[in-house]
Amino acid sequence: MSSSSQQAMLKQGLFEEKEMPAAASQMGFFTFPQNLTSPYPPPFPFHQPLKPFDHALPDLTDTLFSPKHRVQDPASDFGGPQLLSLHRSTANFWAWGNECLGTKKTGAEDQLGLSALKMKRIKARRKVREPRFCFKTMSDVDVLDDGYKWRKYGQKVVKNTQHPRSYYRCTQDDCRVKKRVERLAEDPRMVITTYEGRHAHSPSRDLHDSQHPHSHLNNFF
DNA sequence: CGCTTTTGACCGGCGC
DNA sequence: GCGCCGGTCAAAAGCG
Repeated sequence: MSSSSQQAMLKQGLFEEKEMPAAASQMGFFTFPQNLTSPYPPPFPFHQPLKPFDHALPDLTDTLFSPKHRVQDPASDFGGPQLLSLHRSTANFWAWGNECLGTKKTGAEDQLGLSALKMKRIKARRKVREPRFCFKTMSDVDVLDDGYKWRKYGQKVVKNTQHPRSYYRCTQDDCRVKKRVERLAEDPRMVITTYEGRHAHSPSRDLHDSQHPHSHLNNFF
């Protein structure tokens, strides 16, 4: 990626983490550039006031644009109300490919107990990776109000960090969007939010009283 | 009572 | 092959 498109990406303030199984734990970062309550039209309908970030923060540009992170070129894929193009195609499967997604049936499966079969399905599910992207904000609250309802399903202390990482799932039936929330080790004032997948429904909370006229786009996440 | 959160256990991927 | 580590499960506890 050229440096000019990197600059454009920084201005845009968005990036998509494409399929990177090997680098899954090394997420890039996105930083809100302004002190705004609602810095962007949807898909960022946050309602908590966002403070300006400290410019003495560590430079994460290298993390974001390292060769490991194939960042989408904003010049070609951004713009207009679409904001970001996320593809839900076979490209979202991990390198194992479709054949590992449970289509193969063996005789051994019949010998497995019910719980074993359940686990098998769970494992098959784990092979699927939805599009992901993350960003960071300065916020007192960990979970930013994005209009959707989330249920916490796990919390983990990540190595070399003093703050735990929380795992959330969308409460909507048949919606498997997940998000992770953690605080930046270098600056606990910063909240890193990572979304995985896309909502196939509208936000559960009515956003009409907000200042966002593009609520029809809120189903981005 | 139903939904959410907590938390220890478990699993798979990955590096050595 | 083994151990570490991140992600998820699921039972129990909490809460309105």
